[in-house]
Amino acid sequence: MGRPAKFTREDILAAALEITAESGPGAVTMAALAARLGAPTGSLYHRFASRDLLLADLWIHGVRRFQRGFVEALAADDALAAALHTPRWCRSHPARARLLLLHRRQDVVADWPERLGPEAELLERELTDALSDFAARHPGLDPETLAFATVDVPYAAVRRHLLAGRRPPETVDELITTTCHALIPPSQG
Amino acid sequence: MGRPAKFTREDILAAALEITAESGPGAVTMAALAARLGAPTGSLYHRFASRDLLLADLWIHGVRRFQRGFVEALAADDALAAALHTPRWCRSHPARARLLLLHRRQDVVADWPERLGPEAELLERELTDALSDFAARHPGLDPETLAFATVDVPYAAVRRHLLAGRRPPETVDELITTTCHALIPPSQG
DNA sequence: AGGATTCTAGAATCCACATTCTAATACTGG
DNA sequence: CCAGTATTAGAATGTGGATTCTAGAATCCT
Repeated sequence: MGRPAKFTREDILAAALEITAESGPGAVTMAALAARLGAPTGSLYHRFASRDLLLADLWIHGVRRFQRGFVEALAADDALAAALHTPRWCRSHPARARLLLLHRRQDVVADWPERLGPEAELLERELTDALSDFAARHPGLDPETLAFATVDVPYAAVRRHLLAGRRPPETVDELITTTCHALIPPSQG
Repeated sequence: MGRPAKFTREDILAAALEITAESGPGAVTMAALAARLGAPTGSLYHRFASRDLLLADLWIHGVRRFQRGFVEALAADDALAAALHTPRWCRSHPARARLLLLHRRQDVVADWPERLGPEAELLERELTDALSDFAARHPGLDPETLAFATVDVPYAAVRRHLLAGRRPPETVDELITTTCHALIPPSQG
């Protein structure tokens, strides 16, 4: 059934991720992408209807992978593990981490494709649900504090290292742990 | 001497800041800026040699103002005040805060003008010096921990609110305070 | 082999923006 | 009033980059 493909969706997304890691998502022009793959631009459009759709796909894949471990840790009632998931994931997936944590969605995907709206909402709800479920199980715990301790603080701890292109050192885990313990009384987390 | 100016540098920078606050720095096109001011694009170029120079100016002004209070607090040996400077400044300068905290310099100014290189370095050194001087005065305090507590954590605390276009609520001050105390033993801060 | 189908190729088109250019204006000092 | 100058005015130019279009190639099925 048809000529064999030289460039799969995965190839293209992988190349886009590489370029992003090196020079930021703004550098992912269709021409640059084609050049890196040795492909004509036409082939890119054969797989992805538009640049936005391509980058949106890349974004969603990343969020899905990143979020899974976080949500599981919270479901297992381990807030500290959830908080430490961020630095650990940054170490195991440096390129993806740079994409997700150093840029806002809107800065990567100019306008989010309608088609993927529900997908994005689903992921977002998955996250907020995990947080509010956890909070519901721990009556003394303010949801805002929980989000701060498990999401915002780890993000902050890791950010300056990602910016510098470094892998976050082990010391950030200690900083996060100390902060978590201070914010979430052990009886609750 | 010469025709009176209708559009000063300050007018232009103010308009740029407005547009940024509403739609992000990417929306600050020379055309959009001209439209908002009711000016011809020629007048913009009469004041600023290029778009990058204009945005770089906006950025530097913002950093200078923001950083002053922070550095002063550290010089006064008050790490908590330094940490709380961020949420407070976000409340008093919401538009500027959005510009500085929601975007990286490189995302605002495509390539930083040579002319302003020294200026930027000066500001950066001012910040790192303030931090290392403080750390030097408190032998038990790890510089990395200090930066985390006074820079990264406040940034993280404020970020989700800036993203939502809200003014950071007072509760973030409490979160920051708790975290600071946990990270910096009171004997040192 | 012939037709259908799925891709590769890459040139051509289009558009948004930064930047430049040429005139026209409104002041000042003499 | 005239020359000089800083500035407004806005049209014209140029470029980077997304998208589209037209061909040509490689495979499968019958």
